[in-house]
Amino acid sequence: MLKTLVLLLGPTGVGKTELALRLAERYGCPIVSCDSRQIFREIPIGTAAPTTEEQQRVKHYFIGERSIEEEYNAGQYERDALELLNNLFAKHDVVLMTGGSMLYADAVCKGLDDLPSVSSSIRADVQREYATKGLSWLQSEVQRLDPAYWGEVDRQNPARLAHCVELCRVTGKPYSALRSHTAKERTFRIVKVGLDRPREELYARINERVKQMMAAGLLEEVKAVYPQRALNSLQTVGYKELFAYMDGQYDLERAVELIQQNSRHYAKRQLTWFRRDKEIHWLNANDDYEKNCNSIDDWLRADSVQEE
RNA sequence: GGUGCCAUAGCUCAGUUGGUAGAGCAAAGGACUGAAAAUCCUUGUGUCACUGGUUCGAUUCCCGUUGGCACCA
Repeated sequence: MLKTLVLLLGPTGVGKTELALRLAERYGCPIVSCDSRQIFREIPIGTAAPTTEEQQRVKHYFIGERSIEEEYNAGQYERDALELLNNLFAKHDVVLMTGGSMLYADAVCKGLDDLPSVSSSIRADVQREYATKGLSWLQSEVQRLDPAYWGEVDRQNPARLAHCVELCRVTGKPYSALRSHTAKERTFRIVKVGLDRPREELYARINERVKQMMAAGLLEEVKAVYPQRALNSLQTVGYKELFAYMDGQYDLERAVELIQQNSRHYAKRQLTWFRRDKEIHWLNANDDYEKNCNSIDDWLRADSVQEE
């Protein structure tokens, strides 16, 4: 039988965790997390990671498995997830994956191109030159090293330009030549399910959840990792704002407002990404559970007929 | 009760020496291949509180009404 990955996507705060638990229990399968921040064990509160109780209900993977000190990224996740899925499909016909990290989900579904890793010294060199010479330096470097990429890149975006320069330096080739723009084949089929709800409601839930995180001790969690604040894993909503509060940039009330706002912005970006993906079947979080289960069952059947 | 000030975008406000208006924030839309909870791009029509007057023309000046704030009783 063809193995199936059910991928439950949706913006932060929409209610993925609870629905995923019920679906996993229904299918008798574990949950594979697709979340670039819940994978770190030091920051469970601010990332709304599944609780110990929830993890006792259903076996979870990629929750709290890494330290914030470890380098982790979408390419590593693709390799880890494919290996795990290969093992899980030996025992399960259906496996549930859930999370909101768009690029991580795409890495699993379509694959990323095989790029070399960038050493921290090269990254630091590029950052230092950018810091002293500014955006125009990055722009002229990309023009010089990779004219093709210059023609398509977002030229105001230092992160993209810097990444291109890094890879050109590592490989000695234009970054764009390393990009294939073709999706990789997978040995399992993928049924994408998106969970959404009215915007106003989503934002109200996000705002409320931030308050709950504060009540649950988010500030203490942030204080504990303050010394490591420069790590990429801590460039995260909830942490960067409270670091700034600790530095005296604004008061606690303002920090909480900013966490709420940045979470809303994040949710909006997720929705923009998901909207473009026409493979996603959408569910309304307000519909009752039985109805949503029936919809998913229909999609599982329809997609399997299509495959044959 | 009296006097003064204020009423413009979801919010805070600017402005039009009378020719129907613009910033910041919020918000919305978009991009996205190893930092992705990251990093970027685009978007400002609103009975200028309401009624009447002056005027070719009023959001702008004047009368009144309503609401808010301050001071005096």
